[in-house]
Amino acid sequence: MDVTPILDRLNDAQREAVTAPPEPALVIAGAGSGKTRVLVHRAAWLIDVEGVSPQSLLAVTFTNKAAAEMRSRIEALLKMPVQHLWIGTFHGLAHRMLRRHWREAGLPQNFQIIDSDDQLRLIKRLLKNLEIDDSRWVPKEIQWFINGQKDEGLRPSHIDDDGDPNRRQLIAFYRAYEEICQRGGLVDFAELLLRAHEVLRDNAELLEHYRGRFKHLLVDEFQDTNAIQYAWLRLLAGDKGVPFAVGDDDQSIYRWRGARVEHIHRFQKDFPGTRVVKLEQNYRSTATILNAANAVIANNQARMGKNLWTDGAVGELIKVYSAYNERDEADFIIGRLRDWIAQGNARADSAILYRSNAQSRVLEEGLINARIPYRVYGGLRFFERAEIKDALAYLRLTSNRDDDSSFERVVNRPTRGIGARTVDMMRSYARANACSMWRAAGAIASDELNGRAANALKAFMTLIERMARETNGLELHDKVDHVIHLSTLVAFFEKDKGEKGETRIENLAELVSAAKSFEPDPAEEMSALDEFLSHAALEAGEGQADAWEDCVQLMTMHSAKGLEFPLVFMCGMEDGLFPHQRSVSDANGLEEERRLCYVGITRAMQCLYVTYAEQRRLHGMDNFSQPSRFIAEIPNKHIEEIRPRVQVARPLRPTTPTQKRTATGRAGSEIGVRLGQRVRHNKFGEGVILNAEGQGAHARVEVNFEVAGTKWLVLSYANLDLM
DNA sequence: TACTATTTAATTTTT
DNA sequence: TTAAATAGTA
Repeated sequence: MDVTPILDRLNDAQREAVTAPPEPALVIAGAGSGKTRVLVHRAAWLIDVEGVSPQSLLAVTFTNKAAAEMRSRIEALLKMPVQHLWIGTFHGLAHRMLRRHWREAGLPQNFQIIDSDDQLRLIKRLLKNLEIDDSRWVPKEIQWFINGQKDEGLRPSHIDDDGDPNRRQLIAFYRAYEEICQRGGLVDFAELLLRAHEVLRDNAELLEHYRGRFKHLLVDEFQDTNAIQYAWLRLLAGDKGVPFAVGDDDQSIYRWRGARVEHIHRFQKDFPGTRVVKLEQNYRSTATILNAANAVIANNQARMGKNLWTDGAVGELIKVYSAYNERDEADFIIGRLRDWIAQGNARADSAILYRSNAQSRVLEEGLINARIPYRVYGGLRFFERAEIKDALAYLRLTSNRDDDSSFERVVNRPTRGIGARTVDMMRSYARANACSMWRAAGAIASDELNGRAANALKAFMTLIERMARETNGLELHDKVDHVIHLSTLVAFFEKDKGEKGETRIENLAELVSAAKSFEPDPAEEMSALDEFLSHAALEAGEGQADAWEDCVQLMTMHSAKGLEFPLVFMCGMEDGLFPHQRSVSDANGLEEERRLCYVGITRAMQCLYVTYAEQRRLHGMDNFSQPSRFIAEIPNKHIEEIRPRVQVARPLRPTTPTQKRTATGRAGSEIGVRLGQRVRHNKFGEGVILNAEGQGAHARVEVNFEVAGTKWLVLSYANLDLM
């Protein structure tokens, strides 16, 4: 067997991992060290060289994108499509199992998946229903609690209230929520994992079947697994399965949603004799960038320990810019982007990274002014749009009348005279009789309600029945089209003024074409419609349609994980913003922020800019802030301070460790005001800086105001806005 | 029921 | 500041 194509161009560590004997293995793969590569080559190695059947391989990722990439790369390597190879997200694979074993899982065959938005609505409704003082209970917190418990694998009966009435109430909410879901055949994201775990745990035959089938378990981003995902893996592996986990403890940034890096340590205990391979050679960044990243992450205590290196170039120094305020920061970044583009580089090769989404605003304004195309990551995705979810809710009702989540969503949308009163009556009937809203509606419409409301409700029910009847037997996309037509949603959105309504109608049309191009899996037992609906929930689709214009990429550091760009700006590098105020109080939180910083730095391939603002408007208030402590953790020798042409030391800065560095030539405390800089003053209006002098509290600038003429102002009192 | 005023809170996000 | 949720009004 010629193994050249599979082992070719792998370094020693990668090769060791790929060709490891069939025993548990843990690959600690640093940023840019070829993590996906190892995973893909391992799969190809097993299939092509070890003669393992693709059937007995299971590959798990966290995102659909990663799963799709892995499949296509494996197929490219093997030069053939791999059927019967299970590659998917934890949720996708769990869903697959539950569809196959819905009976054992205690679910109706046509169960539906609800997303977090549906889940939140359901909880809000539950609160209203239980007639509980909702000022004391924030739906989001209840959602957080429920998901947190599920992530840990806990059912209400497993949880102890510790004598805490608060907690007892939360558990009661959890229990009530579960009842509604069970009645409506609704499964939330965490429930997919939990049930998939339970169905294996409680069915010896099933477990045996899957253990027999999946010999090799390949796991991507292992540091991001939560308790239930890990438990599921362990269960599947048994003591004969061969888990092959790839991850990076230094890139664990999702603790707050249940991910536990500790699984990396646990893995070695649970699977004695685990082979640990570290991938430390980096193929992405310059030595300067790597050394900076290494130095920052070295400040964390809880680490496996690893040091990235490259045999590539040293590269440019990391540029640190201290901006006067957030607008100056944006201006600076835009200036650099202009240079970058002028040098013939692609805009898409540059990225601006920030800690929180709100920071994108100023940057976007600047980019719009400068006419530089950009794309902001995150935000609403296709299947999450309100109009799409409305249409899907109708479709879901045609499949399952008892889906309360969908029922409540569209019962009065478009408005059809079924108001809050009527809905309340249905709710209490449903609660009293432990039945779905649909059945409650039927019961109420025939006796309790007065004529008008009863008719409206009956009309709604007739509509749904009609949808189901008339679309029966139609092709999926015709079904979708017809249901949208009957729902009169289009007419409803036409009333929306402006472009909004138009976009919504376009999106509904887009939904029909999405259904047209959807290819149901013939192996699945469920109907094409149910499959389409599950797909919509599990893969929310792209955020922006025209993703492929060449544009500057704006995103949070979290969403940048896994990506790389030749030019990277990390902005808003201020204590309080990054590390975020809410994380600095405990060591765990701070370490996670530092890992996030590590992720940010290691996104950069050639050139990295780090910027911060001395003054930033947050929540409508001007705040002074210190440069992020993470900047101080980058050794000086890797940094080049970028200073404005004329410097004026700024007052109002308490002495801090950062400031001490100023004496040794490391700035951080000076702020720049350029001559010729346009500024705005509260009273005097707009003007241009002519002159500057003085240090510290005495720093003054001469400004020629358009209306008020030339004035000398003390910087610390004038509160000038740079423009 | 829809529109408008007022209050409130303000990381990070995939499935 | 601003966006979203709630309360109050036409």
